[in-house]
Parts: sequence; C-alpha cells; structure tokens
Amino acid sequence: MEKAKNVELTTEIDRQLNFYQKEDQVLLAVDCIIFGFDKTNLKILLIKRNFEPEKGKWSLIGGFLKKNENLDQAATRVLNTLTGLSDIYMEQVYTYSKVDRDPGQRTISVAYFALIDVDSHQFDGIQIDSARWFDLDEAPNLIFDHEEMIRKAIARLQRRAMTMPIGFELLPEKFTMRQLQNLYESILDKKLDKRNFINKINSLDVLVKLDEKDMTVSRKGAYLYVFDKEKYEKKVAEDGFSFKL
Amino acid sequence: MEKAKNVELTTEIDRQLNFYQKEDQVLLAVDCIIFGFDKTNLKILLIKRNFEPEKGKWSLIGGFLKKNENLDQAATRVLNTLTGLSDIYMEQVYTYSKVDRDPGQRTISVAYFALIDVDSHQFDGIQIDSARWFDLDEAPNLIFDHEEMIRKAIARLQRRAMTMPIGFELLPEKFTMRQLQNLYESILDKKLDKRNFINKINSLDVLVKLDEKDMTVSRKGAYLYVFDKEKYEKKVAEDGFSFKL
DNA sequence: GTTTTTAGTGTAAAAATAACACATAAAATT
DNA sequence: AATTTTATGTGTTATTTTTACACTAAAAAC
Repeated sequence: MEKAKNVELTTEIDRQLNFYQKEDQVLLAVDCIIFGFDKTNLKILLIKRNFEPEKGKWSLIGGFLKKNENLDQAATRVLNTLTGLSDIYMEQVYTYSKVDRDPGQRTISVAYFALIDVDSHQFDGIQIDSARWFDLDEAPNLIFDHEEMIRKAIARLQRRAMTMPIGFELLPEKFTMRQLQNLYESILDKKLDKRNFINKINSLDVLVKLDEKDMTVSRKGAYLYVFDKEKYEKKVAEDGFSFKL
Repeated sequence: MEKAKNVELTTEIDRQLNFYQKEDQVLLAVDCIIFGFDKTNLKILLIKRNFEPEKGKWSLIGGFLKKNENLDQAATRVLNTLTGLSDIYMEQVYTYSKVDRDPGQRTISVAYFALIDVDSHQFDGIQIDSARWFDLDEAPNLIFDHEEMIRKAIARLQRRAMTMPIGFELLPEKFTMRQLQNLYESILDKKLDKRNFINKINSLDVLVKLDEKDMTVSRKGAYLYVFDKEKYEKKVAEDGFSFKL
C-alpha cells in the first residue's frame, strides 16, 4: 500500500493508513558489512569516522540513498566510493529503524553485506587511510547499532555458505582445499574434519582440480582448485544445491 | 554511517557519502503479508483498494511509517488498524526500493509477514468488508511488487517453520495431529507421510496430548494436542531447536 | 640422511531419514 | 442388529547420511 496524495480520503482507515505528511519523510541510509578473507581469517572492514557525530569512533561504511537509485545501487555505490571495487557480491540483510538509533536525527538504515577476497583486490579508493581490516573477534566497539548489524550479517553469511557457493567470492580464483576449509571454519566458527570436508566438497562436484600446485605454505605443495561455475549453474537448475558440514 | 548535517565536510568521500539533501528524504511504507490457516489451507489476506492509485485492485495491506515509531511498531499498528488484532507474530522480511515501484511517487516499502489462526480470531477491525482471505494458489493479480513480496515471504515462512514452532501461531490452542500435518503440508507445499510426520513431531517432545478428542471431522474422533511453550523454551536454551521433514 | 611439516587418502559405526500396510473405533445406513 | 463408511493410530526395515578416526608420502630444511 503506497501513498494517497491529494486524493479524497473516504474512510477512517484511509485516514489512518494512507494519509501521510511531509514530515513523515525520513532519511534512508545503507550500511555495509564488508567481509574479507586473507587465506586464513575472516575479517571485516571498518573505518574511523572523521566526521560528526561520533567522530573518531569506528563504524561500518555507509551513505545515504539518493532519489534516483534503489538500495542495491546505493550499497554498490557506497562500497565503490570507499574501496574503488566493483563487481562485488552484495546482499541486503535487514532494515534498522529504532527511533533513537542515531541520536542526532531520525535515520533508518538498511544493512548490506559484501564479500571480498582481501589478497586479490588492492583498494584504490579514497579514504583507505582511515579504513582497516579487523579479525572478527577483535573488532572494536562500534557506533549506533552497528554491532547488531554485524551479528545478523554473520548469521546470514553462515546460512548462505551452506546453500550457495558464496564462499568462492571470498577466495582467489585458484585456491587449495586447505584454504577452502579455513574459510568454512572461519565462517562457521568451528573446526571441521579434514577428510570429511574434502569428501563432502568432492561429492558436490563443482570444483576442478588443476595440475598446478601452491608451494607457498607447504614443502610438499598443495593442488589448486577452481570453482566450475557452469557445472554449478547446471546443478542448481536440476537439483538445487545445498549441503551440510 | 549516518548523517553529517551542518558539520564541515573535510574530504571528498565525506562529500559523496555523508552529505545529503532535504530532497533525498523518502516515504517509508510497510506492507503486511498476512498468512492465515483455517484447519485445512494456508491463506493470505488481501484488500481491495478504495483509494488511488490503482483503486479497485487487490493489494497487501500497508501504511506509512510515522516519525515517532519504528518499523515493527508501524507493522503492528497497520495490522491492528485493519483487523483489530494485536499480539500477532510478525517478522520483517525485506525492503523493496525500485525507483519506479510505485508509479505515483518515490516510496520504499518494508515487507512484514504475520501469522493468524483464521478460526479463532474474529476481526473487529474497520474495513473488513473490503478484505478477503485467498488460498495461496488462487490469489488475484496484485499491484506494484506485492506478488514478489509474497513469494519471498513464503520462502521465509518455509524456512522458519523448520527452525521455530512458528506453525503453532497459525493453529488454535488445541489441534489434532492431522491439522498440524495439513498446516506443514500447506506451508511446505508437499505431501508428507503420516507416520513419519507423527514420529518426527513426537520426537521433538514439545506437544502435550490431551484426553479430549476433536469429533468434528471423524466418526472416531482425534486426540487434541497443545503446544508446551515452557518445554520448548527450555529445549531452545539447551540444544537449540530445528528439524527436517 | 634425518627431521620437520603439511598433503592426501578410506572404512566402519552410528544416526537420520524414507518407505511402507493394516487394524480399530464409532457413527451412519440399511 | 448387521454392515458400511471414514478417518485415526501405530512399528519395522532398508537406505542414506553423517561422524569418527590414523597413517603414508612428498619435499624442503637442517
């Protein structure tokens, strides 16, 4: 149900529901929970605010929705402005609306999460000087309801990781099984059995094993894999796709 | 990240992200996907609009967020105004923001779903004359993006039904196993095996079998059950709660 | 050549899920 | 009084999925 404008209001309910005043308009913000992975740990990107209110405190990056864009576009724009990155997986999580969440002024904020492979993307954005990656468990206190946003985003990420090949967004194109397992262990925040993990992943049949090895971490070297997007798409179309670890 | 108001803007990024104009303010609506169950079928409550735009067409019920309330409160108020009901389970689903979703004017809408036991609640709300329950598969065409909202709400309901005792919100206090199975079959949109269903539900150990029987449907009568909320709360605190059908 | 480190591999037990059919109660009908 | 009708209620077995678990191999470092 949207708007009634200057139309005559016929009933009491119209008066209550469909009548609005100019002063009921609000500012809509987007805040981005940016997850990154650096081959070992799941991290989150935060910035130190150099503007009021709460100047000097850490917060999520965010910005305001403009009249000529939708929320997905706003989130993409905000991320791009800060990091210079585009073509990043983003997903809307939840809309926060407590009346006094921003003590300065009534603002409603829509939270988005983004997934970035830390090593492959060098930021060329502005403002990178005041931004920093934090391990999930050592993030500083944040302003407003941003910590609540992060908690919900983590829960969403955990669920998505089991039903979509979303994890691969966080990895470089070529990765080892160990890196993939590290990633899932970081996301789910629990240890996994190596053999069971590999068996499960292989049974999904969406990875291609390369002849190439990664020699950076072990003396023996570990085979590299790539995600086979086509195979995955086909699978989704046929059976769906979902697994459990 | 919220607002910058009249504060001096120090960097280019501040200018891009933290500067806003009065004209970037928008109207925020809530739209309610109201699910009901009448002992056999899952239904949805729609109203025929008697106001512009799209007067005469069917739509979800909705209204505008007011300055002094949060979104949960707005959704509760809208539902109460239309149906007279209070104390209803509601949950935020997703925020819709396509620029031209409402052709008349820029409006962003936050969708909520609500669960109601159709038989136990007699509506004393205003406007009930233009509202009607529809079976899920025979709902009429709806305005704007309301059909998309419903699709997403159904998906959410299906997920919730497996991790929360949310189904019981849709049933009268006392219900038969058959009614419970009908409900889950409606929500999941698939047939379930009677014996496996009963075994599974019993293994969850959150229902109390009464000595009383429901005689309305069978000559033999079927035992009535009630949901044991305390037992459930305890279980959640200990093990969590989640099942599969 | 000895040590160190990570990669890589298979099986068996346990648990969860899926498949499946008939007897019973009680009212309604004849 | 006997028969028909209708929905209830109940257990076991096979299949699938998940979990637990330990050793060898490769290569570099010393």
